[in-house]
Amino acid sequence: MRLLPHPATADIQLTEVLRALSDPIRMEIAVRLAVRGEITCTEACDDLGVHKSTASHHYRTLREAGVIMSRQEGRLKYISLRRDGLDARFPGLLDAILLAAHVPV
Amino acid sequence: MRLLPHPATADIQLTEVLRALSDPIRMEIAVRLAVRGEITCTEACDDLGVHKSTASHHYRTLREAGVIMSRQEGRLKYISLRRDGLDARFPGLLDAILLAAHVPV
DNA sequence: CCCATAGTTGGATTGTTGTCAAACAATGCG
DNA sequence: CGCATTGTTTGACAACAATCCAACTATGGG
Repeated sequence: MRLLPHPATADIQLTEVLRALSDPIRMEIAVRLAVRGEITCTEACDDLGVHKSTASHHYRTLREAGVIMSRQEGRLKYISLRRDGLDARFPGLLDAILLAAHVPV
Repeated sequence: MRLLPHPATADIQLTEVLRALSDPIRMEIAVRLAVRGEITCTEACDDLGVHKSTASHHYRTLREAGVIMSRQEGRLKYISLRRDGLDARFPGLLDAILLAAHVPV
Protein backbone atom coordinates (compact mmCIF):
# COMPACT_ATOMS: atom_id res chain seq x y z
CA MET A 1 0.00 0.00 0.00
CA ARG A 2 3.01 2.23 0.10
CA LEU A 3 4.30 4.69 -2.44
CA LEU A 4 1.71 4.67 -5.18
CA PRO A 5 3.11 5.95 -8.47
CA HIS A 6 3.01 9.62 -9.35
CA PRO A 7 3.80 10.82 -12.86
CA ALA A 8 6.88 12.95 -13.42
CA THR A 9 6.09 16.63 -13.71
CA ALA A 10 7.11 16.64 -17.36
CA ASP A 11 4.64 13.83 -18.03
CA ILE A 12 1.58 15.67 -16.73
CA GLN A 13 -0.81 16.09 -19.64
CA LEU A 14 -3.20 18.99 -19.92
CA THR A 15 -6.16 16.97 -21.15
CA GLU A 16 -5.68 14.44 -18.36
CA VAL A 17 -5.69 17.18 -15.75
CA LEU A 18 -8.88 18.62 -17.22
CA ARG A 19 -10.46 15.19 -17.38
CA ALA A 20 -9.57 14.47 -13.77
CA LEU A 21 -11.19 17.71 -12.67
CA SER A 22 -14.24 17.33 -14.90
CA ASP A 23 -15.94 15.04 -12.42
CA PRO A 24 -17.90 16.92 -9.72
CA ILE A 25 -16.73 14.60 -6.95
CA ARG A 26 -13.08 14.97 -7.91
CA MET A 27 -13.50 18.71 -8.30
CA GLU A 28 -14.93 18.88 -4.79
CA ILE A 29 -11.98 16.89 -3.48
CA ALA A 30 -9.59 19.31 -5.18
CA VAL A 31 -11.46 22.25 -3.69
CA ARG A 32 -11.18 20.75 -0.22
CA LEU A 33 -7.47 20.27 -0.70
CA ALA A 34 -7.14 23.86 -1.86
CA VAL A 35 -9.01 25.14 1.18
CA ARG A 36 -7.70 22.83 3.87
CA GLY A 37 -4.27 21.89 2.61
CA GLU A 38 -3.01 18.39 3.24
CA ILE A 39 -5.76 16.16 4.62
CA THR A 40 -6.40 12.45 4.98
CA CYS A 41 -8.35 10.43 2.44
CA THR A 42 -11.12 9.98 4.96
CA GLU A 43 -11.45 13.71 5.42
CA ALA A 44 -11.25 14.32 1.68
CA CYS A 45 -14.33 12.24 0.95
CA ASP A 46 -16.30 12.83 4.14
CA ASP A 47 -19.99 13.58 3.45
CA LEU A 48 -19.54 13.14 -0.28
CA GLY A 49 -21.94 10.23 -0.40
CA VAL A 50 -19.60 7.82 -2.14
CA HIS A 51 -18.24 4.50 -0.99
CA LYS A 52 -14.68 4.56 0.23
CA SER A 53 -13.57 2.37 -2.65
CA THR A 54 -15.12 4.82 -5.08
CA ALA A 55 -13.25 7.62 -3.37
CA SER A 56 -10.07 5.60 -3.64
CA HIS A 57 -10.58 5.30 -7.39
CA HIS A 58 -11.01 9.06 -7.59
CA TYR A 59 -7.76 9.60 -5.67
CA ARG A 60 -6.08 7.33 -8.12
CA THR A 61 -7.45 9.27 -11.09
CA LEU A 62 -6.34 12.56 -9.57
CA ARG A 63 -2.94 11.19 -8.67
CA GLU A 64 -2.27 9.62 -12.05
CA ALA A 65 -3.29 12.84 -13.77
CA GLY A 66 -0.76 14.73 -11.64
CA VAL A 67 -3.32 16.74 -9.70
CA ILE A 68 -2.60 15.44 -6.21
CA MET A 69 0.26 13.98 -4.20
CA SER A 70 -0.18 11.28 -1.62
CA ARG A 71 1.99 10.52 1.33
CA GLN A 72 1.74 7.74 3.84
CA GLU A 73 2.17 8.43 7.52
CA GLY A 74 1.50 5.57 9.85
CA ARG A 75 -1.96 4.22 9.22
CA LEU A 76 -3.08 7.39 7.49
CA LYS A 77 -2.56 8.57 3.97
CA TYR A 78 -2.37 12.28 3.42
CA ILE A 79 -3.19 13.83 0.07
CA SER A 80 -2.54 17.35 -1.14
CA LEU A 81 -2.74 19.41 -4.29
CA ARG A 82 0.31 19.04 -6.48
CA ARG A 83 0.78 22.77 -6.81
CA ASP A 84 4.47 22.75 -7.65
CA GLY A 85 4.14 20.40 -10.60
CA LEU A 86 0.96 21.95 -11.93
CA ASP A 87 2.20 25.52 -11.62
CA ALA A 88 5.51 24.63 -13.21
CA ARG A 89 3.89 22.91 -16.13
CA PHE A 90 0.74 24.97 -16.62
CA PRO A 91 1.23 28.41 -15.07
CA GLY A 92 -1.97 29.96 -13.80
CA LEU A 93 -4.14 26.99 -14.67
CA LEU A 94 -4.79 25.67 -11.19
CA ASP A 95 -5.45 29.14 -9.83
CA ALA A 96 -7.91 29.88 -12.62
CA ILE A 97 -9.75 26.62 -12.02
CA LEU A 98 -9.92 27.14 -8.27
CA LEU A 99 -11.10 30.69 -8.79
CA ALA A 100 -13.79 29.39 -11.11
CA ALA A 101 -14.73 26.85 -8.45
CA HIS A 102 -15.19 29.69 -5.96
CA VAL A 103 -12.37 28.68 -3.68
CA PRO A 104 -11.94 31.45 -1.12
CA VAL A 105 -8.61 33.18 -1.46
CA MET B 1 -30.01 22.79 -39.29
CA ARG B 2 -30.29 26.38 -38.12
CA LEU B 3 -29.75 27.87 -34.71
CA LEU B 4 -28.58 25.01 -32.58
CA PRO B 5 -29.05 25.69 -28.87
CA HIS B 6 -26.36 27.42 -26.85
CA PRO B 7 -26.54 27.54 -23.06
CA ALA B 8 -27.00 30.88 -21.34
CA THR B 9 -23.78 32.30 -19.97
CA ALA B 10 -25.01 31.86 -16.41
CA ASP B 11 -25.65 28.18 -17.10
CA ILE B 12 -22.11 27.36 -18.18
CA GLN B 13 -20.74 24.82 -15.70
CA LEU B 14 -17.06 24.57 -14.85
CA THR B 15 -16.89 20.79 -14.86
CA GLU B 16 -18.64 20.65 -18.23
CA VAL B 17 -16.17 23.08 -19.74
CA LEU B 18 -13.28 21.01 -18.40
CA ARG B 19 -14.87 17.81 -19.65
CA ALA B 20 -15.41 19.28 -23.10
CA LEU B 21 -11.76 20.25 -23.30
CA SER B 22 -10.47 16.99 -21.84
CA ASP B 23 -10.66 15.23 -25.20
CA PRO B 24 -7.55 15.75 -27.37
CA ILE B 25 -9.60 16.23 -30.54
CA ARG B 26 -11.80 18.85 -28.94
CA MET B 27 -8.80 20.54 -27.38
CA GLU B 28 -7.20 20.73 -30.81
CA ILE B 29 -10.36 22.25 -32.23
CA ALA B 30 -10.36 24.87 -29.45
CA VAL B 31 -6.70 25.62 -30.16
CA ARG B 32 -7.46 26.13 -33.84
CA LEU B 33 -10.27 28.49 -32.97
CA ALA B 34 -7.97 30.41 -30.64
CA VAL B 35 -5.32 30.72 -33.33
CA ARG B 36 -7.44 31.28 -36.39
CA GLY B 37 -10.56 32.92 -35.00
CA GLU B 38 -13.90 32.06 -36.57
CA ILE B 39 -13.57 29.17 -39.02
CA THR B 40 -15.88 26.70 -40.69
CA CYS B 41 -16.57 23.25 -39.30
CA THR B 42 -14.71 21.73 -42.22
CA GLU B 43 -11.61 23.77 -41.45
CA ALA B 44 -11.90 23.02 -37.75
CA CYS B 45 -11.62 19.27 -38.25
CA ASP B 46 -9.39 19.18 -41.30
CA ASP B 47 -6.58 16.61 -41.00
CA LEU B 48 -7.81 15.50 -37.60
CA GLY B 49 -8.48 11.98 -38.84
CA VAL B 50 -12.06 11.79 -37.64
CA HIS B 51 -15.23 11.27 -39.60
CA LYS B 52 -17.33 14.36 -40.17
CA SER B 53 -20.13 12.97 -38.02
CA THR B 54 -17.66 12.45 -35.20
CA ALA B 55 -16.50 16.02 -35.60
CA SER B 56 -20.11 17.17 -35.52
CA HIS B 57 -20.58 15.41 -32.18
CA HIS B 58 -17.52 17.18 -30.86
CA TYR B 59 -18.90 20.56 -31.97
CA ARG B 60 -22.09 19.71 -30.17
CA THR B 61 -20.23 18.79 -27.00
CA LEU B 62 -18.23 22.01 -27.14
CA ARG B 63 -21.30 24.09 -27.89
CA GLU B 64 -23.45 22.58 -25.16
CA ALA B 65 -20.65 23.08 -22.66
CA GLY B 66 -20.51 26.75 -23.62
CA VAL B 67 -17.04 26.61 -25.12
CA ILE B 68 -17.92 27.56 -28.69
CA MET B 69 -20.51 29.55 -30.61
CA SER B 70 -21.82 28.52 -33.99
CA ARG B 71 -23.30 30.69 -36.65
CA GLN B 72 -24.81 29.73 -39.95
CA GLU B 73 -23.95 31.66 -43.08
CA GLY B 74 -25.23 30.28 -46.32
CA ARG B 75 -24.13 26.72 -46.72
CA LEU B 76 -21.36 27.11 -44.20
CA LYS B 77 -21.41 27.02 -40.44
CA TYR B 78 -18.84 29.11 -38.67
CA ILE B 79 -17.70 28.28 -35.17
CA SER B 80 -15.67 30.37 -32.77
CA LEU B 81 -14.53 30.35 -29.17
CA ARG B 82 -17.11 31.73 -26.78
CA ARG B 83 -14.67 34.09 -25.16
CA ASP B 84 -17.18 36.57 -23.79
CA GLY B 85 -19.20 33.99 -21.90
CA LEU B 86 -16.22 32.04 -20.63
CA ASP B 87 -14.28 35.11 -19.54
CA ALA B 88 -17.32 36.56 -17.83
CA ARG B 89 -18.06 33.39 -15.94
CA PHE B 90 -14.57 32.03 -15.31
CA PRO B 91 -12.05 34.86 -15.52
CA GLY B 92 -8.64 33.77 -16.70
CA LEU B 93 -9.62 30.15 -17.22
CA LEU B 94 -9.64 30.09 -20.99
CA ASP B 95 -6.37 32.02 -21.21
CA ALA B 96 -4.70 29.66 -18.77
CA ILE B 97 -5.88 26.62 -20.70
CA LEU B 98 -4.78 28.05 -24.03
CA LEU B 99 -1.42 29.00 -22.56
CA ALA B 100 -1.06 25.46 -21.27
CA ALA B 101 -1.93 24.20 -24.74
CA HIS B 102 0.89 26.29 -26.18
CA VAL B 103 -1.29 28.61 -28.17
CA PRO B 104 0.94 31.35 -29.54
CA VAL B 105 0.06 34.73 -28.12
C1' DC C 1 -1.04 -11.56 19.03
C1' DC C 2 -5.51 -10.17 17.95
C1' DC C 3 -8.30 -6.57 16.44
C1' DA C 4 -9.91 -2.20 14.77
C1' DT C 5 -8.80 1.36 11.44
C1' DA C 6 -7.45 3.25 6.84
C1' DG C 7 -7.11 2.46 2.11
C1' DT C 8 -6.52 -0.35 -2.08
C1' DT C 9 -7.82 -3.87 -5.39
C1' DG C 10 -10.78 -6.81 -8.14
C1' DG C 11 -15.24 -8.06 -9.90
C1' DA C 12 -19.81 -6.91 -11.47
C1' DT C 13 -22.97 -3.76 -13.11
C1' DT C 14 -24.60 0.15 -15.17
C1' DG C 15 -24.20 4.15 -17.77
C1' DT C 16 -21.51 7.26 -20.72
C1' DT C 17 -18.55 8.38 -24.63
C1' DG C 18 -15.93 8.16 -29.07
C1' DT C 19 -16.28 6.37 -33.40
C1' DC C 20 -17.98 5.13 -38.05
C1' DA C 21 -21.53 4.44 -41.50
C1' DA C 22 -25.64 5.60 -43.54
C1' DA C 23 -29.42 8.47 -43.96
C1' DC C 24 -31.14 12.97 -43.67
C1' DA C 25 -31.57 18.21 -44.11
C1' DA C 26 -30.44 22.68 -45.86
C1' DT C 27 -28.26 25.65 -48.95
C1' DG C 28 -26.83 27.61 -53.20
C1' DC C 29 -25.03 26.83 -57.99
C1' DG C 30 -25.62 25.68 -62.83
C1' DC D 1 -35.14 21.84 -60.91
C1' DG D 2 -31.43 18.59 -60.14
C1' DC D 3 -27.15 18.19 -57.80
C1' DA D 4 -23.02 18.85 -55.22
C1' DT D 5 -21.57 20.67 -50.74
C1' DT D 6 -21.90 21.17 -45.75
C1' DG D 7 -23.16 19.63 -41.69
C1' DT D 8 -26.54 16.99 -38.44
C1' DT D 9 -28.90 12.91 -36.79
C1' DT D 10 -29.54 8.19 -35.82
C1' DG D 11 -28.04 3.54 -34.99
C1' DA D 12 -24.66 0.32 -33.73
C1' DC D 13 -20.70 -1.03 -31.30
C1' DA D 14 -16.64 -1.06 -28.54
C1' DA D 15 -14.15 1.17 -24.99
C1' DC D 16 -14.21 3.55 -20.99
C1' DA D 17 -15.81 5.25 -16.39
C1' DA D 18 -18.46 5.55 -11.98
C1' DT D 19 -20.30 2.98 -8.55
C1' DC D 20 -20.89 -0.60 -4.95
C1' DC D 21 -19.65 -4.77 -2.61
C1' DA D 22 -16.44 -7.96 -0.93
C1' DA D 23 -11.93 -9.29 -0.11
C1' DC D 24 -7.53 -7.94 0.80
C1' DT D 25 -3.25 -5.26 2.86
C1' DA D 26 -0.91 -2.59 6.09
C1' DT D 27 -0.42 -0.28 10.36
C1' DG D 28 -0.66 0.57 15.17
C1' DG D 29 -3.11 -0.11 19.73
C1' DG D 30 -4.50 -2.93 23.59
